[in-house]
Amino acid sequence: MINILIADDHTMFVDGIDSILKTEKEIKVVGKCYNGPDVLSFVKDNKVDLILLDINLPGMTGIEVCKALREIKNEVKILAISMFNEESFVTEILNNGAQGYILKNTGRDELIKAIKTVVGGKSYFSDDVTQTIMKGLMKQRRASKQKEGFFPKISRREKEVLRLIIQEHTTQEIAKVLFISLKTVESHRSSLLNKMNARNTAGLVRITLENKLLD
Amino acid sequence: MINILIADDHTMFVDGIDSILKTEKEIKVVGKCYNGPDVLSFVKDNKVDLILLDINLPGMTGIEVCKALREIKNEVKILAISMFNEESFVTEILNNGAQGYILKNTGRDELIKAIKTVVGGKSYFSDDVTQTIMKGLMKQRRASKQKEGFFPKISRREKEVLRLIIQEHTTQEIAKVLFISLKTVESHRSSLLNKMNARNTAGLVRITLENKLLD
DNA sequence: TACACTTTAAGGGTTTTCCCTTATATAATT
DNA sequence: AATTATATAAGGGAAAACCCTTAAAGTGTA
Repeated sequence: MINILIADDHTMFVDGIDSILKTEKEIKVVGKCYNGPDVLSFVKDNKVDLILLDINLPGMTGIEVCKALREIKNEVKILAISMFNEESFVTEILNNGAQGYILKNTGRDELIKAIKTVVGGKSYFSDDVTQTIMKGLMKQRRASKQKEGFFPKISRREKEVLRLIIQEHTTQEIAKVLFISLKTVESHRSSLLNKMNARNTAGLVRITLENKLLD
Repeated sequence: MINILIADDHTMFVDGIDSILKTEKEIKVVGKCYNGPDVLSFVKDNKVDLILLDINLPGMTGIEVCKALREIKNEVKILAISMFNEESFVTEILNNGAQGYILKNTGRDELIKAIKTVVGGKSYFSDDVTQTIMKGLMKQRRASKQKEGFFPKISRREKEVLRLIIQEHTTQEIAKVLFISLKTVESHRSSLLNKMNARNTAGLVRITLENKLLD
């Protein structure tokens, strides 16, 4: 038997889901909440396997509820429900421990499939949501690719020096590690500053990390 | 009519797909390749809408083929096929411009659906693959969360100073911008070094960026 | 109110970084 | 063979960063 808590501020929607789930004998709706804080207190006092959580709750958003739940009761599964197939919402709530994300236009059969999948320990996402996430993933990849493009050729030795700088070593230490003169290291540093258009060590480190020049 | 090129080194598999696709009248298999270089030269000389690309080609892997294709003919869609539901493979090939990824145990109907979806400009992934990617995504998130967790409270003012340091400003400049004494800025810098366990500016910048302390 | 933290500031000193120029030997590329 | 890039190195000086100590005023919280 799967114990479910429905959390949404639209009563009709809550009741709609409730009646849908009534037809499934393995599923039992043990509670209904219409705002964030109620969810938290309900979960503290009752056995709940899964929460159908609207991400647009008033006062305390679903995302905040999710975050809080992770701290007080990590084992309860969360299936996020939303009107919006918005990448930022999806990533945000996945980020905070939700196992699934479905849209409000999801049909009866899919809703039940989603619940069972999540309770079974897997993740579930509506097809549309998957599409959205993937698009976001690839966009991200493309973006990071573009940034990579416009950067300078740093020689082998310079990379070694740069790596050591980022590891917080001073010029003196670098010279010792690489068995070269302090002045040589300074010369490499200077070339690095030039090539990377940095004003100082801070810039060197920032530009290197932001553009992943050492991977 | 969708023109398809099949690229896989296992002849029987290629022929199997070929016979499956023969039954679909909107799809036409225009070529079969058994290694990477052949794919590239075939695409140069023929009109191909989609390539069913095995990622484990001999010599030149599917991933390399994918990368090369992006440069010579960006418009051709790629649907990756593999025996393995391995996260690294999936992310790698998505990274290099594939629009979909299905497993070799995919059935006839799903294969055709995948082809049509990708040709239609969307992405397609087998359910198992989706599962894998999501797991990877969340693992990644958890990992970066852990790192975030163990870090220090930096005061408002210190954050301002830190931000300016990362923007390559010197102590003097920071003092002027914030209308405070140079000595005060030095004092903040010193506190930052202490709190963040950094030896110098390089460490300050690295730790800040790696742990996203300024977002 | 008292305690803790933050923000401000200073003096004085050491170490490190940065800038400029110059220079040689060794690849790599054209 | 000639040019370009790389790795090495040095001198000398200016600027910046770092260290240690001390301290007062302001903020927030128990």
